[in-house]
Amino acid sequence: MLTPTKKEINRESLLSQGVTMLMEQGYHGTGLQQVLAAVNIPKGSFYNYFGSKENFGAEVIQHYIDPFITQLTAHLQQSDKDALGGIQRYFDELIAELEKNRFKGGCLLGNLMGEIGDTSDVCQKSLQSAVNRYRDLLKSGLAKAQQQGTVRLDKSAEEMADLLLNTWQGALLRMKIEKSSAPVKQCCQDLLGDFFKP
Amino acid sequence: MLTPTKKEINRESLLSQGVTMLMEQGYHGTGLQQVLAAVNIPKGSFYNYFGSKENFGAEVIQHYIDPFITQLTAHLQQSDKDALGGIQRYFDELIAELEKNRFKGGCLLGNLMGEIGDTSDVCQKSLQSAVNRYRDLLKSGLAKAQQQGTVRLDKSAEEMADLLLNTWQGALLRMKIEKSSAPVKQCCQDLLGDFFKP
DNA sequence: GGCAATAATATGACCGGTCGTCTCGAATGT
DNA sequence: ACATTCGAGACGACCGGTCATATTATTGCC
Repeated sequence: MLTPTKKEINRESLLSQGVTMLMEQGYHGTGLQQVLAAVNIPKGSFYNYFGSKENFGAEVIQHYIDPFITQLTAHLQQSDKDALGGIQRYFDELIAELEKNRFKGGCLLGNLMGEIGDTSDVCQKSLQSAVNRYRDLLKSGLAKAQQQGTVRLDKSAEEMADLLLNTWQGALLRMKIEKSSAPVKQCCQDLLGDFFKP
Repeated sequence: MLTPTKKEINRESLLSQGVTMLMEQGYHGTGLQQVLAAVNIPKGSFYNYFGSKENFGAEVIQHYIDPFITQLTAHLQQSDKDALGGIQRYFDELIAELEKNRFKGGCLLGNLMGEIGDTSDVCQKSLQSAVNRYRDLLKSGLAKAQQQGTVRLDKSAEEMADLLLNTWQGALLRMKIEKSSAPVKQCCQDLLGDFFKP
Protein backbone atom coordinates (compact mmCIF):
# COMPACT_ATOMS: atom_id res chain seq x y z
CA MET A 1 0.00 0.00 0.00
CA LEU A 2 1.27 3.47 -0.76
CA THR A 3 -0.84 5.25 1.80
CA PRO A 4 0.18 4.29 5.29
CA THR A 5 -2.13 1.88 7.03
CA LYS A 6 -3.95 2.93 10.15
CA LYS A 7 -1.60 0.73 12.11
CA GLU A 8 1.39 2.60 10.75
CA ILE A 9 -0.20 5.94 11.53
CA ASN A 10 -0.96 4.85 15.06
CA ARG A 11 2.52 3.46 15.57
CA GLU A 12 4.02 6.68 14.30
CA SER A 13 1.96 8.93 16.54
CA LEU A 14 2.63 6.74 19.55
CA LEU A 15 6.36 6.91 18.89
CA SER A 16 6.22 10.64 18.37
CA GLN A 17 4.27 11.16 21.57
CA GLY A 18 6.63 8.74 23.30
CA VAL A 19 9.62 10.88 22.37
CA THR A 20 7.97 13.93 23.91
CA MET A 21 6.85 12.26 27.10
CA LEU A 22 9.92 10.12 27.76
CA MET A 23 11.97 13.26 27.30
CA GLU A 24 9.87 15.21 29.79
CA GLN A 25 9.27 12.56 32.41
CA GLY A 26 11.73 9.77 31.82
CA TYR A 27 11.07 6.10 31.20
CA HIS A 28 9.68 4.98 34.54
CA GLY A 29 8.01 8.34 35.05
CA THR A 30 5.86 7.90 31.97
CA GLY A 31 2.88 5.58 31.99
CA LEU A 32 1.59 3.90 28.87
CA GLN A 33 -1.95 5.05 29.63
CA GLN A 34 -0.70 8.62 29.59
CA VAL A 35 0.90 8.19 26.17
CA LEU A 36 -2.12 6.37 24.78
CA ALA A 37 -4.56 8.94 26.14
CA ALA A 38 -2.55 11.79 24.62
CA VAL A 39 -2.98 10.38 21.12
CA ASN A 40 -6.40 8.83 21.70
CA ILE A 41 -5.44 5.26 21.02
CA PRO A 42 -7.11 2.57 23.11
CA LYS A 43 -4.98 0.86 25.70
CA GLY A 44 -5.67 -2.58 24.34
CA SER A 45 -4.10 -1.65 21.02
CA PHE A 46 -0.69 -0.92 22.39
CA TYR A 47 0.39 -4.53 22.63
CA ASN A 48 -0.64 -5.12 19.07
CA TYR A 49 1.76 -2.45 17.87
CA PHE A 50 4.62 -2.95 20.33
CA GLY A 51 5.14 -6.06 22.36
CA SER A 52 6.06 -4.34 25.60
CA LYS A 53 6.96 -1.00 27.11
CA GLU A 54 10.60 -1.95 26.85
CA ASN A 55 10.35 -2.55 23.09
CA PHE A 56 8.44 0.66 22.75
CA GLY A 57 11.23 2.49 24.54
CA ALA A 58 13.82 0.99 22.22
CA GLU A 59 11.85 2.15 19.19
CA VAL A 60 11.31 5.60 20.66
CA ILE A 61 15.07 5.95 20.98
CA GLN A 62 15.59 5.33 17.27
CA HIS A 63 12.67 7.55 16.38
CA TYR A 64 14.24 10.30 18.45
CA ILE A 65 17.69 10.30 16.93
CA ASP A 66 16.65 10.20 13.27
CA PRO A 67 15.92 13.94 12.91
CA PHE A 68 19.24 14.80 14.51
CA ILE A 69 21.10 12.62 12.03
CA THR A 70 19.19 14.29 9.20
CA GLN A 71 19.83 17.76 10.53
CA LEU A 72 23.54 17.25 11.04
CA THR A 73 23.86 15.61 7.63
CA ALA A 74 22.19 18.62 6.07
CA HIS A 75 24.58 21.03 7.76
CA LEU A 76 27.58 19.01 6.66
CA GLN A 77 26.40 18.94 3.07
CA GLN A 78 25.49 22.60 3.12
CA SER A 79 28.90 23.62 4.45
CA ASP A 80 30.86 21.32 2.22
CA LYS A 81 33.94 23.53 2.09
CA ASP A 82 33.99 24.15 5.83
CA ALA A 83 33.03 21.03 7.77
CA LEU A 84 34.03 22.53 11.12
CA GLY A 85 31.84 25.53 10.44
CA GLY A 86 28.99 23.20 9.53
CA ILE A 87 29.34 21.37 12.83
CA GLN A 88 29.49 24.65 14.70
CA ARG A 89 26.36 25.96 12.99
CA TYR A 90 24.60 22.67 13.69
CA PHE A 91 25.28 22.97 17.40
CA ASP A 92 24.30 26.63 17.36
CA GLU A 93 20.97 25.52 15.99
CA LEU A 94 20.61 22.91 18.72
CA ILE A 95 21.39 25.52 21.36
CA ALA A 96 18.78 27.87 19.94
CA GLU A 97 16.25 25.05 20.13
CA LEU A 98 17.20 24.26 23.73
CA GLU A 99 16.76 27.89 24.69
CA LYS A 100 13.37 27.92 23.02
CA ASN A 101 12.38 24.98 25.22
CA ARG A 102 13.61 26.81 28.29
CA PHE A 103 16.25 24.08 28.90
CA LYS A 104 13.67 21.38 29.53
CA GLY A 105 14.30 17.84 28.44
CA GLY A 106 17.85 17.96 27.17
CA CYS A 107 18.74 14.87 25.19
CA LEU A 108 16.61 11.74 25.36
CA LEU A 109 19.65 9.54 24.73
CA GLY A 110 21.55 11.01 27.66
CA ASN A 111 18.55 10.83 29.97
CA LEU A 112 17.80 7.22 29.11
CA MET A 113 21.44 6.14 29.25
CA GLY A 114 21.43 7.33 32.83
CA GLU A 115 18.05 5.97 33.79
CA ILE A 116 17.88 2.57 32.09
CA GLY A 117 21.14 2.25 30.19
CA ASP A 118 22.28 -0.58 32.42
CA THR A 119 18.98 -2.20 33.40
CA SER A 120 17.22 -2.85 30.10
CA ASP A 121 19.09 -4.94 27.57
CA VAL A 122 16.77 -4.02 24.73
CA CYS A 123 17.05 -0.29 25.36
CA GLN A 124 20.77 -0.55 25.98
CA LYS A 125 21.25 -2.00 22.51
CA SER A 126 19.03 0.64 20.98
CA LEU A 127 20.97 3.35 22.79
CA GLN A 128 24.27 1.90 21.60
CA SER A 129 23.07 1.90 18.02
CA ALA A 130 21.65 5.42 18.19
CA VAL A 131 24.74 6.85 19.84
CA ASN A 132 27.04 5.11 17.40
CA ARG A 133 25.11 6.34 14.39
CA TYR A 134 25.38 9.86 15.70
CA ARG A 135 29.01 9.54 16.71
CA ASP A 136 29.99 8.15 13.31
CA LEU A 137 28.38 11.07 11.58
CA LEU A 138 30.21 13.54 13.80
CA LYS A 139 33.38 11.59 13.17
CA SER A 140 33.03 11.87 9.41
CA GLY A 141 32.45 15.59 9.74
CA LEU A 142 35.52 16.01 11.88
CA ALA A 143 37.58 13.87 9.51
CA LYS A 144 36.61 16.14 6.64
CA ALA A 145 37.56 19.16 8.73
CA GLN A 146 40.92 17.53 9.33
CA GLN A 147 41.41 17.22 5.58
CA GLN A 148 40.47 20.87 5.23
CA GLY A 149 43.08 21.83 7.81
CA THR A 150 40.67 23.37 10.33
CA VAL A 151 41.04 20.58 12.89
CA ARG A 152 44.19 19.10 14.44
CA LEU A 153 45.55 15.87 12.99
CA ASP A 154 47.29 14.41 16.02
CA LYS A 155 44.04 13.10 17.45
CA SER A 156 41.78 10.73 15.59
CA ALA A 157 38.45 11.97 14.34
CA GLU A 158 36.77 9.20 16.30
CA GLU A 159 38.40 10.20 19.56
CA MET A 160 37.33 13.80 19.07
CA ALA A 161 33.80 12.78 18.07
CA ASP A 162 33.51 10.76 21.28
CA LEU A 163 34.86 13.61 23.34
CA LEU A 164 32.50 16.11 21.75
CA LEU A 165 29.53 13.85 22.22
CA ASN A 166 30.36 13.07 25.84
CA THR A 167 31.05 16.65 26.82
CA TRP A 168 27.87 17.73 25.07
CA GLN A 169 25.88 15.18 27.06
CA GLY A 170 27.40 16.30 30.32
CA ALA A 171 26.82 19.93 29.46
CA LEU A 172 23.15 19.17 28.71
CA LEU A 173 22.76 17.72 32.20
CA ARG A 174 24.28 20.83 33.72
CA MET A 175 22.04 22.98 31.55
CA LYS A 176 18.97 21.19 32.88
CA ILE A 177 19.69 21.92 36.52
CA GLU A 178 21.12 25.39 35.99
CA LYS A 179 18.42 26.44 33.54
CA SER A 180 21.03 28.15 31.45
CA SER A 181 22.63 27.60 28.06
CA ALA A 182 26.03 28.61 29.41
CA PRO A 183 27.26 25.00 29.82
CA VAL A 184 26.43 23.94 26.27
CA LYS A 185 27.86 27.14 24.82
CA GLN A 186 31.01 26.64 26.83
CA CYS A 187 31.23 23.07 25.58
CA CYS A 188 31.26 24.18 21.94
CA GLN A 189 33.66 26.99 22.70
CA ASP A 190 36.14 24.79 24.56
CA LEU A 191 36.18 21.93 22.08
CA LEU A 192 35.32 23.26 18.62
CA GLY A 193 36.86 26.66 19.26
CA ASP A 194 40.00 25.58 21.08
CA PHE A 195 40.87 21.96 21.75
CA PHE A 196 40.17 20.70 18.25
CA LYS A 197 42.09 23.51 16.57
CA PRO A 198 45.35 22.54 14.87
CA MET B 1 23.08 12.43 73.45
CA LEU B 2 26.42 11.25 72.22
CA THR B 3 25.20 7.96 70.83
CA PRO B 4 22.98 8.44 67.80
CA THR B 5 19.29 8.03 68.44
CA LYS B 6 17.39 5.24 66.78
CA LYS B 7 15.81 7.83 64.54
CA GLU B 8 19.22 8.96 63.35
CA ILE B 9 20.33 5.41 62.74
CA ASN B 10 17.21 4.69 60.75
CA ARG B 11 17.52 7.86 58.74
CA GLU B 12 21.12 7.04 57.97
CA SER B 13 20.42 3.50 56.82
CA LEU B 14 17.50 4.66 54.69
CA LEU B 15 19.68 7.26 53.02
CA SER B 16 22.44 4.74 52.48
CA GLN B 17 20.05 2.21 50.99
CA GLY B 18 18.49 5.01 48.97
CA VAL B 19 21.84 5.82 47.38
CA THR B 20 22.27 2.21 46.32
CA MET B 21 18.79 1.72 44.94
CA LEU B 22 18.36 5.10 43.24
CA MET B 23 21.69 4.48 41.58
CA GLU B 24 20.63 1.05 40.33
CA GLN B 25 17.06 1.74 39.35
CA GLY B 26 16.62 5.48 39.15
CA TYR B 27 14.18 7.69 41.00
CA HIS B 28 10.87 6.61 39.51
CA GLY B 29 12.10 3.06 39.17
CA THR B 30 12.56 2.71 42.90
CA GLY B 31 9.59 2.28 45.20
CA LEU B 32 9.63 3.37 48.80
CA GLN B 33 8.37 0.00 49.96
CA GLN B 34 11.39 -1.59 48.32
CA VAL B 35 13.80 0.69 50.15
CA LEU B 36 11.98 0.27 53.44
CA ALA B 37 11.82 -3.50 53.13
CA ALA B 38 15.56 -3.67 52.41
CA VAL B 39 16.41 -2.06 55.75
CA ASN B 40 13.41 -3.38 57.67
CA ILE B 41 11.91 -0.06 58.60
CA PRO B 42 8.12 0.31 58.71
CA LYS B 43 6.50 2.45 56.09
CA GLY B 44 4.93 4.81 58.58
CA SER B 45 8.33 5.78 59.92
CA PHE B 46 9.48 7.01 56.55
CA TYR B 47 7.11 9.94 56.57
CA ASN B 48 8.24 10.86 60.06
CA TYR B 49 11.86 11.04 58.96
CA PHE B 50 11.38 12.51 55.50
CA GLY B 51 8.26 14.32 54.49
CA SER B 52 7.99 12.87 51.02
CA LYS B 53 9.81 10.82 48.44
CA GLU B 54 10.95 14.04 46.82
CA ASN B 55 12.60 15.28 50.02
CA PHE B 56 14.13 11.88 50.52
CA GLY B 57 15.62 12.06 47.04
CA ALA B 58 17.10 15.46 47.77
CA GLU B 59 18.73 14.15 50.92
CA VAL B 60 19.99 11.04 49.17
CA ILE B 61 21.76 13.28 46.68
CA GLN B 62 23.70 15.05 49.41
CA HIS B 63 24.41 11.79 51.18
CA TYR B 64 25.80 10.44 47.94
CA ILE B 65 28.23 13.21 47.15
CA ASP B 66 29.80 13.55 50.61
CA PRO B 67 32.22 10.62 50.29
CA PHE B 68 33.41 11.87 46.92
CA ILE B 69 34.17 15.27 48.38
CA THR B 70 36.06 13.61 51.20
CA GLN B 71 37.97 11.33 48.87
CA LEU B 72 39.02 14.09 46.49
CA THR B 73 39.98 16.33 49.40
CA ALA B 74 42.18 13.58 50.74
CA HIS B 75 43.93 13.11 47.43
CA LEU B 76 44.55 16.83 47.11
CA GLN B 77 46.02 17.06 50.59
CA GLN B 78 48.08 13.93 50.08
CA SER B 79 49.55 15.22 46.82
CA ASP B 80 50.14 18.72 48.06
CA LYS B 81 53.12 19.37 45.80
CA ASP B 82 51.43 17.96 42.70
CA ALA B 83 47.76 18.89 42.57
CA LEU B 84 47.32 17.66 39.01
CA GLY B 85 48.78 14.29 39.99
CA GLY B 86 46.42 14.17 42.94
CA ILE B 87 43.44 14.78 40.68
CA GLN B 88 44.67 12.14 38.26
CA ARG B 89 45.13 9.58 41.01
CA TYR B 90 41.69 10.42 42.37
CA PHE B 91 40.07 9.69 39.02
CA ASP B 92 42.16 6.54 38.63
CA GLU B 93 40.67 5.38 41.90
CA LEU B 94 37.16 6.17 40.68
CA ILE B 95 37.79 4.21 37.49
CA ALA B 96 39.02 1.24 39.47
CA GLU B 97 35.84 1.37 41.52
CA LEU B 98 33.67 1.58 38.40
CA GLU B 99 35.42 -1.44 36.94
CA LYS B 100 34.83 -3.32 40.17
CA ASN B 101 31.11 -2.59 39.81
CA ARG B 102 31.17 -3.83 36.23
CA PHE B 103 30.14 -0.34 34.99
CA LYS B 104 26.77 -0.43 36.70
CA GLY B 105 25.25 2.69 38.15
CA GLY B 106 27.67 5.35 37.05
CA CYS B 107 27.09 8.61 38.91
CA LEU B 108 23.90 9.23 40.83
CA LEU B 109 24.13 12.95 40.19
CA GLY B 110 24.30 12.48 36.44
CA ASN B 111 21.52 9.93 36.40
CA LEU B 112 19.19 12.10 38.47
CA MET B 113 20.02 15.28 36.57
CA GLY B 114 18.78 13.50 33.48
CA GLU B 115 15.77 11.86 35.04
CA ILE B 116 14.33 14.51 37.37
CA GLY B 117 16.69 17.47 37.06
CA ASP B 118 13.99 19.56 35.45
CA THR B 119 10.84 18.14 37.00
CA SER B 120 11.49 18.28 40.75
CA ASP B 121 12.36 21.66 42.20
CA VAL B 122 13.56 20.22 45.48
CA CYS B 123 15.87 17.71 43.83
CA GLN B 124 17.03 20.25 41.29
CA LYS B 125 18.25 22.50 44.09
CA SER B 126 19.92 19.61 45.84
CA LEU B 127 21.61 18.60 42.60
CA GLN B 128 22.80 22.16 42.03
CA SER B 129 24.30 22.30 45.48
CA ALA B 130 25.95 18.89 45.22
CA VAL B 131 27.40 19.58 41.78
CA ASN B 132 28.65 23.00 42.84
CA ARG B 133 30.35 21.65 45.94
CA TYR B 134 32.12 19.09 43.81
CA ARG B 135 32.97 21.53 41.05
CA ASP B 136 34.40 24.06 43.49
CA LEU B 137 36.66 21.43 44.97
CA LEU B 138 37.90 20.42 41.53
CA LYS B 139 38.37 24.08 40.75
CA SER B 140 40.56 24.67 43.78
CA GLY B 141 42.66 21.65 42.85
CA LEU B 142 43.10 22.90 39.31
CA ALA B 143 43.93 26.39 40.56
CA LYS B 144 46.67 24.97 42.72
CA ALA B 145 47.97 22.99 39.75
CA GLN B 146 48.03 26.25 37.81
CA GLN B 147 50.20 27.82 40.51
CA GLN B 148 52.47 24.78 40.33
CA GLY B 149 52.84 25.22 36.60
CA THR B 150 51.35 21.87 35.61
CA VAL B 151 48.14 23.31 34.14
CA ARG B 152 47.67 26.03 31.54
CA LEU B 153 46.90 29.54 32.76
CA ASP B 154 44.96 30.93 29.82
CA LYS B 155 41.78 29.19 30.91
CA SER B 156 40.21 29.76 34.30
CA ALA B 157 40.25 26.96 36.83
CA GLU B 158 36.48 27.16 37.03
CA GLU B 159 36.04 26.73 33.30
CA MET B 160 38.28 23.71 33.31
CA ALA B 161 36.56 22.23 36.37
CA ASP B 162 33.21 22.54 34.60
CA LEU B 163 34.61 20.99 31.47
CA LEU B 164 36.15 18.10 33.36
CA LEU B 165 32.98 17.47 35.32
CA ASN B 166 30.76 17.61 32.23
CA THR B 167 32.96 15.38 30.12
CA TRP B 168 33.25 12.94 33.00
CA GLN B 169 29.48 12.76 33.30
CA GLY B 170 29.05 12.17 29.60
CA ALA B 171 31.77 9.54 29.62
CA LEU B 172 30.02 7.76 32.50
CA LEU B 173 26.86 7.54 30.42
CA ARG B 174 28.80 6.04 27.54
CA MET B 175 30.49 3.64 29.92
CA LYS B 176 27.13 2.40 31.12
CA ILE B 177 25.87 1.41 27.70
CA GLU B 178 29.20 0.19 26.37
CA LYS B 179 30.09 -1.71 29.53
CA SER B 180 33.64 -0.52 29.18
CA SER B 181 35.94 1.84 31.04
CA ALA B 182 37.38 3.13 27.78
CA PRO B 183 35.23 6.32 27.72
CA VAL B 184 36.17 7.43 31.23
CA LYS B 185 39.83 6.62 30.68
CA GLN B 186 39.77 8.57 27.45
CA CYS B 187 38.15 11.47 29.25
CA CYS B 188 41.00 11.73 31.76
CA GLN B 189 43.58 11.26 29.04
CA ASP B 190 42.13 13.94 26.78
CA LEU B 191 41.61 16.58 29.44
CA LEU B 192 44.09 16.02 32.26
CA GLY B 193 46.78 14.61 29.96
CA ASP B 194 46.40 16.99 27.06
CA PHE B 195 43.94 19.86 26.99
CA PHE B 196 44.77 21.17 30.46
CA LYS B 197 48.51 21.01 29.91
CA PRO B 198 50.32 24.38 29.62
C1' DG C 1 11.95 9.15 94.18
C1' DG C 2 7.32 7.45 92.63
C1' DC C 3 3.60 8.12 89.59
C1' DA C 4 -0.04 9.92 86.93
C1' DA C 5 -0.85 13.30 83.02
C1' DT C 6 0.64 14.76 78.85
C1' DA C 7 3.26 15.19 74.70
C1' DA C 8 5.94 13.07 71.11
C1' DT C 9 6.97 9.52 68.18
C1' DA C 10 6.39 4.92 65.89
C1' DT C 11 3.61 1.88 63.39
C1' DG C 12 1.23 -0.81 59.68
C1' DA C 13 -3.26 -1.38 57.82
C1' DC C 14 -5.33 1.11 54.41
C1' DC C 15 -6.45 4.92 50.77
C1' DG C 16 -7.48 5.97 45.85
C1' DG C 17 -4.96 5.62 41.82
C1' DT C 18 -1.91 3.89 38.35
C1' DC C 19 1.28 0.52 36.79
C1' DG C 20 2.39 -2.95 32.77
C1' DT C 21 0.18 -6.81 30.86
C1' DC C 22 -3.30 -10.05 29.21
C1' DT C 23 -7.81 -12.07 27.78
C1' DC C 24 -11.28 -12.78 24.72
C1' DG C 25 -15.15 -11.35 21.98
C1' DA C 26 -15.83 -8.06 18.00
C1' DA C 27 -14.42 -6.17 13.82
C1' DT C 28 -11.91 -6.49 9.66
C1' DG C 29 -9.88 -8.13 5.41
C1' DT C 30 -9.48 -11.68 1.94
C1' DA D 1 -15.80 -18.90 5.62
C1' DC D 2 -11.83 -18.07 7.87
C1' DA D 3 -7.46 -15.90 9.67
C1' DT D 4 -5.90 -11.98 11.48
C1' DT D 5 -6.02 -7.81 13.87
C1' DC D 6 -8.11 -4.91 17.09
C1' DG D 7 -9.82 -3.03 21.45
C1' DA D 8 -12.69 -2.64 25.91
C1' DG D 9 -11.96 -3.83 30.05
C1' DA D 10 -10.11 -6.61 33.77
C1' DC D 11 -5.93 -8.46 36.20
C1' DG D 12 -3.02 -8.43 40.33
C1' DA D 13 0.67 -5.77 41.89
C1' DC D 14 2.41 -1.77 43.38
C1' DC D 15 2.54 3.35 43.73
C1' DG D 16 3.16 7.52 47.12
C1' DG D 17 0.79 9.00 50.97
C1' DT D 18 -2.47 9.05 55.26
C1' DC D 19 -4.17 8.25 59.81
C1' DA D 20 -6.00 6.14 63.96
C1' DT D 21 -3.92 3.67 67.29
C1' DA D 22 -0.02 1.90 70.10
C1' DT D 23 4.19 2.76 72.16
C1' DT D 24 7.62 5.52 74.34
C1' DA D 25 9.41 10.07 76.52
C1' DT D 26 8.79 13.94 79.07
C1' DT D 27 6.82 16.60 82.35
C1' DG D 28 4.62 18.20 86.84
C1' DC D 29 3.07 17.11 91.28
C1' DC D 30 3.15 14.97 95.78
